[in-house]
Amino acid sequence: MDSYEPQTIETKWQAVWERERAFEVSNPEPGAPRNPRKFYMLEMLPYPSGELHMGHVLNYTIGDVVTHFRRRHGFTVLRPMGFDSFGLPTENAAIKEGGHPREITERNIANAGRQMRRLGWAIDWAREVSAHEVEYYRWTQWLFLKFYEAGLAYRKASPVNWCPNDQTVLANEHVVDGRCWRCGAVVEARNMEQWFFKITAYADALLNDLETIDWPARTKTIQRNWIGRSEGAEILFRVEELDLDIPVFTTRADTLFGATFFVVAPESPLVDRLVDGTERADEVRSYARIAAARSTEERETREKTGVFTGRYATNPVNGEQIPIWVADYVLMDYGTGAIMAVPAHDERDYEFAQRYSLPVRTVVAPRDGEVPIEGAFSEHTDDEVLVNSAQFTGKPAPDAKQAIVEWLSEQGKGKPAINFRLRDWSFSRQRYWGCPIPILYCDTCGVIPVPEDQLPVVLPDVENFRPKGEPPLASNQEWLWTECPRCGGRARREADTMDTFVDSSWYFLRYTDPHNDHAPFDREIVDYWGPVDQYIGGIDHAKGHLLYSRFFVKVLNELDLLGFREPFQRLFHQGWVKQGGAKMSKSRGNVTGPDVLVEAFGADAVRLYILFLGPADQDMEWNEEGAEGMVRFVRRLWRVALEAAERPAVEQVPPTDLARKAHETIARVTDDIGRRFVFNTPIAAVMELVNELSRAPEDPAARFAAETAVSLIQPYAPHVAEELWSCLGHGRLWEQPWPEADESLLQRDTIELVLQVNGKVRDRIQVPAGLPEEELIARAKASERVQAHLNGQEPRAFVVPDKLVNLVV
RNA sequence: GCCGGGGUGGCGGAACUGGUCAGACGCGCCCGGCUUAAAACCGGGUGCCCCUCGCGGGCAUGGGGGUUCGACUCCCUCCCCCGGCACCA
Repeated sequence: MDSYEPQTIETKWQAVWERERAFEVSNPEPGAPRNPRKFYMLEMLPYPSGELHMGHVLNYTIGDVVTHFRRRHGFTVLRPMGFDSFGLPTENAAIKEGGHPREITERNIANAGRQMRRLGWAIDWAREVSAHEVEYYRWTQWLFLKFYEAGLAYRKASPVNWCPNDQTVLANEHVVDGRCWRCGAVVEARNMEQWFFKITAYADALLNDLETIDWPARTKTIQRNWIGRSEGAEILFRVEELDLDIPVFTTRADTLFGATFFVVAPESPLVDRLVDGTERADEVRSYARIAAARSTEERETREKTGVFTGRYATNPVNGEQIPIWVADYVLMDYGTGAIMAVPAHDERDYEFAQRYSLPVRTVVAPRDGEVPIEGAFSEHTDDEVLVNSAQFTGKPAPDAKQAIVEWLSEQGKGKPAINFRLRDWSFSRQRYWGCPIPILYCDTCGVIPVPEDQLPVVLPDVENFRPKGEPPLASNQEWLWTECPRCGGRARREADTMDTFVDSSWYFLRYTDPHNDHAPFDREIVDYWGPVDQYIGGIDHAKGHLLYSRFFVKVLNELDLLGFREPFQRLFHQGWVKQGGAKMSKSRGNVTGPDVLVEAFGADAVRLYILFLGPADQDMEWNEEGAEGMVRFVRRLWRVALEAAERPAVEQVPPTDLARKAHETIARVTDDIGRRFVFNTPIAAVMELVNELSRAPEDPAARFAAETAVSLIQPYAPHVAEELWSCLGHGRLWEQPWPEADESLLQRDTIELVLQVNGKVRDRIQVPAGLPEEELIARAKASERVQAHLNGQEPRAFVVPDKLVNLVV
């Protein structure tokens, strides 16, 4: 008997799969009917950072199990792979170590591909795409143009995080405690022209359509909170001297009579208008400038500050003149950038009023006449009524909310309104390694999109990737200046590149038709495969990638480029693989790569082990100790299967205990993977079967048990399973139908009945299955051990048929 | 502060809709076999406590309380750990 040599059989079968293109699927012929057995399996694409880590191994092994499981259930499974290959880390590596980002990227992709093949994942490699390839990003640019034409991509000045040392804009997540994550310089707030996608236009659709997709509740909650829809009203406050109506958004119109002052955000253009020409102008402007320049980080932590403008606004409900302040606790980018302040019923307004000695007036109080405590804020206004509120006094708060808005609405001073916290997506980056934005600036014609037939705008080479006050692309003068397609004059190219999240917002669509060179994808083909049936990836993308992709698909749907409205029908988040309590990542330097493990244990054992470590959706601590145990299991399977292969095959599998165990295992594994979507317990189930088989090698059902174990473990350990399957005299296990449990064998003739007295187990007896309750009770009472605890009393009985009888005295 | 996830043996974890003395499966550890020896492999044991050592009794799923014939599972309350969000009017 040959011993188990993982390297040999893994190389062997990987070569077979590659030669036979075992996991490639073809696209439908034009006009082909929809395939109800299609299954689009996708895991989030990796960033090619050099080496895969165990988090990747977990992610793609789960996907691989699902892929095999579905394939063997008769589904046509599309399971592609690609690389999110633009982005800052590679650019930084190029700056630090020299070399071109493209070279580094392609080297890393080659290495990741090698590692993926070595793990034996069932990937359709014919569809591989990478974001940095011209054939890919020309279509990213094409899609940008479609968004631009539809008015969904636009340019505007906006405050950004600016690192004065690195001379670049930083994303919020790269600002740590107000400093640049890379160089530690204090980040400044700057106002710069940026490109935005109008994702806010889809806020309602993004919110409502969450109902239509099968996603984890917590992910939906994150998106709901991020979109942040709130219903309220827009109310006009008039500044009589300036003939100016300032709108404010509020969710508490019921507290309008309690507004004692008014606040405008420091960045608001209103500041200038309010103080222009007044004696306070200098003071207010200088406060506003300093406050606006402070980072968000700083503004959140420091105490609220503000300054009085000298102006007053009229409260529309009572004509009262209330002072207008400029204060840093009001945000420009939420609502209208101005608020009515009701210190009695809003904690922030209260804090501010305390600090600047502004009046506090209670207008909502508990129904029972109890006096509200100043400075205590209750969200439960349902039982409260209005006080000090003219004709609305005495009205329940929720009714008053509506009544006041209606009343103001009649006078043209207010209306119901809905506000979102979601902001438009800023996607321009002042970096080199990204997709160029196909836009030109012409002195005479203005902003001109690059005509479709001039795509792609190829990413040019530059001398230095490090930004020097302007984006790196601007340093290549030859590239930068071109001809205006409209007037033929000189035009300057947009030198910013796109955020990599743009690339990853549509990659799953490109996979369906990856070699199309006249469109990003064919409508019929994308509709055949799409949407993704099962998506797997980290929850860290909940409000980034997972929201952006939904937005993209909705827009593309409305542009008639595809026929569905959601990209990912079902979503699963794998947990983090941690090391030393921290998430594995290259920047932390705590990465364990698969190479050494595959070398030591074989790909099959590594795949089994990462899934056996714990529930796939929970974080797990990486620990190499137990990996040896998986090798032990595979060796044991190897031994017992080869032993069973020596035994003659039988027509009819005899219904022995072992055969029954095999069928039970089929049922468990199928239910666990198919319905429960859990991946650790099926391995334990097959281990039990193998253990039982090794204890009964002479059992007439031994061969059947071995075949069952091999067949069930195939999605996890495809190489050894394939090898053993052929030793058992069969071929191509990866194409075999998934085994089915024989229901009749699952029924036991006799069952073990548990007998409890007062909820404590006192005996267990063998009884025929399917006995009526009275009979079970009678048998329970007949038990000597039970009688010993009954003390001759007549018990009440609770029966779980075929399982348990509980006698209570 | 708010929201979410979690707390089960020395360790990772099982127990799926409350129902077979909770602890499957694996790691580790202990004992034994094989061996000159070790590794590998094979067999057995392994929650805690008490004991008249019996296929005996009791206690155990972060703490406390409750519902139920019966609770790891449901409810209340408290403690701890891990994430995410955080002046959103």
